[in-house]
Amino acid sequence: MTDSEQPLRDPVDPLRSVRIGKRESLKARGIDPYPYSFERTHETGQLERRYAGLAAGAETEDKVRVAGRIRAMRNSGMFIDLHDASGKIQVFCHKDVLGSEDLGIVRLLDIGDLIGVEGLVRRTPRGELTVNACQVTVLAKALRPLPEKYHGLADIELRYRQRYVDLIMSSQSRVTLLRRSRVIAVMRNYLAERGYVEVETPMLHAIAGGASAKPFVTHHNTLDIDLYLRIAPELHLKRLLVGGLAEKLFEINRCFRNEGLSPRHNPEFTSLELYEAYVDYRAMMQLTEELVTAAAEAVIGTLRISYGGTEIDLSVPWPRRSMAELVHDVAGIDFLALPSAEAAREAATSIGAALTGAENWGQALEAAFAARVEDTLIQPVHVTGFPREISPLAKADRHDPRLVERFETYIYGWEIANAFSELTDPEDQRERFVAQMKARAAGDEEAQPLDEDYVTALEYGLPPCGGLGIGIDRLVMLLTDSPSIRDVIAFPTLRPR
RNA sequence: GAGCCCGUAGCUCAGCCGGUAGAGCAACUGACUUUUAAUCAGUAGGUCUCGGGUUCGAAUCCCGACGGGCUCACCA
Repeated sequence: MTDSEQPLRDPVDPLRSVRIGKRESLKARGIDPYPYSFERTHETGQLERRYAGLAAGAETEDKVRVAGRIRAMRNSGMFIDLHDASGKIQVFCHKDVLGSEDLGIVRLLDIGDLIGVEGLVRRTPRGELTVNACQVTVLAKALRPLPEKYHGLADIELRYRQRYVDLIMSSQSRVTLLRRSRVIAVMRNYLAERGYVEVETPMLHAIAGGASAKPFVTHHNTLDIDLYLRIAPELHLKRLLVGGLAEKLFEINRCFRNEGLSPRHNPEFTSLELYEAYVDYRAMMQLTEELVTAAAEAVIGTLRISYGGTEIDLSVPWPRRSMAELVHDVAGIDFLALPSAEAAREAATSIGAALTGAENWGQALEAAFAARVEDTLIQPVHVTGFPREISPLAKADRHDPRLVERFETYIYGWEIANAFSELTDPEDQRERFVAQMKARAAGDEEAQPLDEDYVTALEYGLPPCGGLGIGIDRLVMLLTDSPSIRDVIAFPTLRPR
């Protein structure tokens, strides 16, 4: 970026001008403030470990080259705190060791600059591991000052808008996003080791199916058609199962939903979706437990986690309770004994659910569950016995035609996983879609559209299978004790400024 | 989309029953050469988010806009 590119925001930023002046001084000395590379011998974390036993006051003859960002300078630059991704080390710039030319460079350094240092390792009498610099190389001259060193960047908005600054200042932010990376890696490895094949399916859909949600619309110019950003990969993944690409497959990727933002909702979010032939939803319960506990053990090292001060025990197996049973426990009403939609609506209303009056039996049960039960499911539980009406892609419960073989796993009152014995009967599937279309025509914006090609795929034969979706962002929130989903997404959606 | 709260120096924050803006860090000048949020002396830095209004006078009171946070609704 040149100086003239931001005249509107920073006509004359004196702090920036001073740094630009220093950059010019470096250039005048024949020094490139933005060089191409720096050969380093160690990361600072390696040095911390290697010299953990070095006594205070001890010196070595070990010459090392480290690189990182200046986070603090004391005694007019004689002491520099240098941070890299693995940790930090102190750099000592003394006139007796550093040549006068490099000493001149040190005078042109600022907090925030990236530098490389060569020197001998020692531990100061006060116990600080230090590189006695004999050479200092500018690796990137910073033109903007870092936030105040003690409090860091406290402005929540700025932390999300300028995540690069937040990450420089906040080890908590670094840990959170690194844990996110680790959670995904652990799940991916866990599945790969067990023969699950990772695939990619389209983000751009002509029909936004596979879930009940409002999609983003975009436009393809050459085809001159509107396309939807996918709300779920489900229907494409099952097409791959029909094709026999693999009998166990998954995708970890983004979904997009054009709905409200909140501390638990970002318009784009990451989910794991997985399908496995020849098993039913019970296998998905076990797999959910295995994946979540593997992730927790990898990033926390224990199954006893704390979220916002609440202790959660992830020890398996997790209880399995039906939706109707849970509602009965809390509110004393047995929805399975209610004969009609009207009776179910009355019952749901009587226990505090807000209804429009158009709900069918299943929607009324779901509303009652959402109103009275969800928030109480703090410890992990698989909620089973979902109504057929709200589950158009799940196979009927083999014992009760009003229900389907579906469960959602709840932790801390949040839906963490959603899984079914997948509906494989094309005729049944078509009927479910038709029912959804009717609901859509009646004003239900989120009822799922009919996907003819998906039904056609089923007519070629989808093996009996279990399907599972796990919301990665919320799981990472739980495993990082993050109060907002924006904390676990590097660049959350914000209104442009 | 609705309600409540927030927006003051690059950053973190004071000031807010109206009288024209302050500290710490960062920066600059100097001192100091084994410091640890280094210290000491001095200097500079502000369209108090923006636009209206009330008033002799507005960072402060009122209205609106913009951005953000939380809660609710929708949803995962």
